[in-house]
Amino acid sequence: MEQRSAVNIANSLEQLIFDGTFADGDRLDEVRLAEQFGVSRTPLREALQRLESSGLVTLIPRRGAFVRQPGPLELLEMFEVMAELEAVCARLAARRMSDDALDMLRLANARCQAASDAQDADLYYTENERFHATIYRESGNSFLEQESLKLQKRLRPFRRQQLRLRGRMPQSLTEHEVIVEALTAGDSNAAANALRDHVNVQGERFQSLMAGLKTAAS
Amino acid sequence: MEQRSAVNIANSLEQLIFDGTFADGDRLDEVRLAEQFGVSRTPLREALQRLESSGLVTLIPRRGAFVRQPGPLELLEMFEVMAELEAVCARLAARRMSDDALDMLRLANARCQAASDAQDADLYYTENERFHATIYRESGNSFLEQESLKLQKRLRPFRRQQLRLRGRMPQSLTEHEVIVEALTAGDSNAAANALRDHVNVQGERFQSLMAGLKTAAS
DNA sequence: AACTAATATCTTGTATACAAAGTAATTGAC
DNA sequence: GTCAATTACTTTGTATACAAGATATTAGTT
Repeated sequence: MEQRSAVNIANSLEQLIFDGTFADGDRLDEVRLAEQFGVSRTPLREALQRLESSGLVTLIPRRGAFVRQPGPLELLEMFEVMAELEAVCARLAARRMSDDALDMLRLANARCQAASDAQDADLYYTENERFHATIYRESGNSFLEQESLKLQKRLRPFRRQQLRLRGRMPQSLTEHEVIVEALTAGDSNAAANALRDHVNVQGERFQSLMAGLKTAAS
Repeated sequence: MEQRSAVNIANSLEQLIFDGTFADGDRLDEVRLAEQFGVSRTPLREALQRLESSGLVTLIPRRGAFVRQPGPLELLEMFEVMAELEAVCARLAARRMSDDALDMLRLANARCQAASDAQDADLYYTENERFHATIYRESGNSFLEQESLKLQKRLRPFRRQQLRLRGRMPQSLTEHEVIVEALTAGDSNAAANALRDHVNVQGERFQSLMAGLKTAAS
């Protein structure tokens, strides 16, 4: 375990925000949370500061900490950036990737296939993340890798639900194969486009979901 | 002024790290800095936490805070990501940019021209940043805009010195014009490539600078 | 003289205490 | 009865106090 409880608390709070225990706009009471975690206000405040800089919480001076879930517009923007970031990873990876790494990627995709065959959405989700993370890594740029992982993590709660839409897993798999082919051929433009489209599908699905909600609400 | 001194202190420390007052690896003593800023350790620690999450400082548990300047490799990686991020901005802006915004961009470039004519590297630097920031904004994706601005800010101290290399300002200007043309034509691929190359020049210059240092040291 | 072990000192991490700003409630006037 | 103002009560921001881990120093042994 960590030695500084602030990091632990920050991670725990992050999880609680992700899984919806704390909804958007909720105020995070320092004293309540402090006794809930069994610590004093000092480490808890440090945790809140951390969450603020990762964008999960807004700190209003003299007012408190408030959960800040991105709205539909911001989410669309984040999905767009994710798609472009991954396209960049693919573009770089197409030129830099080794044969061994390509084998690893094929293995990751085989695991996705197995999860899809088993109709296991959770497993597919995990293996799919590994597939993508492999491409981040093979961009050969660890700064880019870290940034991609950060955004992937941030979008995780919103991606998760979409995989359960029927027909998405097989479709995702065929898209993966196109990506692997482009990377194998070393065709950076094709790889970038394939990966961008692949990720953009999620953004579009999300968009139509939002549009549906809007229509329903009006 | 801000109400929470932690943010002020964080900004001040950031500046001190940027301008080289604190070098890479320096330990930031909490009590010393606290009395230097005239506050207690509590807000200062919060400032250090902020700096850690923006990557300027490493916090080693029970050991302290250490200035963390990116090494040559990491800087190259960051330059590469900056180039790709800006390329994405250009690609999106090419499709989304309004005529008014194009005029603003031309104006920004005219100011760069004026600074170049006056041989004013500092002014050129400022106007150049505005030119680039305009493209970020015109990507129409404010999340992307913010991320680009963040990285731009982080690379600022390393870019600054390079503009003083002779011949760089005129070259930069002609590159700007290619970018403006591509954006005017709405050619997203051309705009992306032009901006990527434009930023990559700095990365390459930096690389040769590093290589020179390495050779000199051996 | 060099290495190890024990102790002393320093520094970080956490809790508590206090002060100022903000919010809610109660009282008073119209 | 409603609105405003003053007062009481939270809650945040900061300082100080304390505890535990890390570093430095000194003493002892080989």
